[in-house]
Amino acid sequence: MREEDSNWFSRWEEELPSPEELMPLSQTLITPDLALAFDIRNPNQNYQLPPPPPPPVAALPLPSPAVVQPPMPTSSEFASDSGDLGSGGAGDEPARTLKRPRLVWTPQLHKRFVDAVAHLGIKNAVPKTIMQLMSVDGLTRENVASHLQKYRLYLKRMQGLSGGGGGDPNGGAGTAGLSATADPATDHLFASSPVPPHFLHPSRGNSEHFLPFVPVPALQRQHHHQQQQQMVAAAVGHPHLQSQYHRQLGHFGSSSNGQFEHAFISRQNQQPLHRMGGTPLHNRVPSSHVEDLESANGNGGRKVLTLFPSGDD
DNA sequence: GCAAAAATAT
DNA sequence: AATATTTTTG
Repeated sequence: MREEDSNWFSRWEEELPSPEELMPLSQTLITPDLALAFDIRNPNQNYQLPPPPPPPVAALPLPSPAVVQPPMPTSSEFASDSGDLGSGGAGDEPARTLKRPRLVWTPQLHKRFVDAVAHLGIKNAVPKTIMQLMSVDGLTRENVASHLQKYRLYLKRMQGLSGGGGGDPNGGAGTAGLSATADPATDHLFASSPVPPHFLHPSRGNSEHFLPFVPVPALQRQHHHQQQQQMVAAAVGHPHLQSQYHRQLGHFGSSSNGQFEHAFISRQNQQPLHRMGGTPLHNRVPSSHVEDLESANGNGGRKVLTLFPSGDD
């Protein structure tokens, strides 16, 4: 491997979550309604997809804060279309025919995506695998596939204007800011996440070799104690979505204490139960740093993504 | 009406 | 699974 490789590899090592850090792997993507619709149990019983497959992939212990969209189909009184429910009103029937709301790829989610791809290597970086590695519940293979498509396009473009056969185009494809790679108008999302060098120059067949080990898959909360779900209004600034999300947040966070009583599903260790010897499971939640649910709102702050402070990156 | 993002179809 | 096309959203 080249120096660049080892270099970025080192970075990865640093970025590796310490046992205490990698606890918050729980990503919550689907809304309780959806969960119900899909007949998904509580995290306690945590079980949904009986994985028969042989995917040797385990949940990637990304240090990123648990954070995902609160996609909301159409709940409660928001029934604008689907002219039924004339009787009973807010009949939030656990319709299995529920179509998923639009998934929004937040920088955090994308980061996770990139990390997953990076660790998988171009070879294994296929939608299915990526999806499994990300282990973001609610995330579908199609979601990943679609995003992967765009991501590949993005990479291609990068290669194109990075100097073709160039050696080292740009050490870091820009870090959450502006980079020399392309104008900021390129892709807001993609530009926010560091692109592993390997992607830009897969010159030699050396695109596999990372983490020989896939550490602890993460743990679930210790108890049913009232824990605040870490949710984020990622849809800030989106007139349309905002309303939906707002009502959702309002719905969930309606509790006086501001805590969500709904237990979100987590597909953390839904993987084939591989007995991991005496793997010591850290059952202590780090220090659930809660992010603000509101970032920019109401006022003229149509600034999008004032997203939670990404501890990493 | 256009552009970007995500979904969906092939 | 990859790519093309369509739909949705900003």
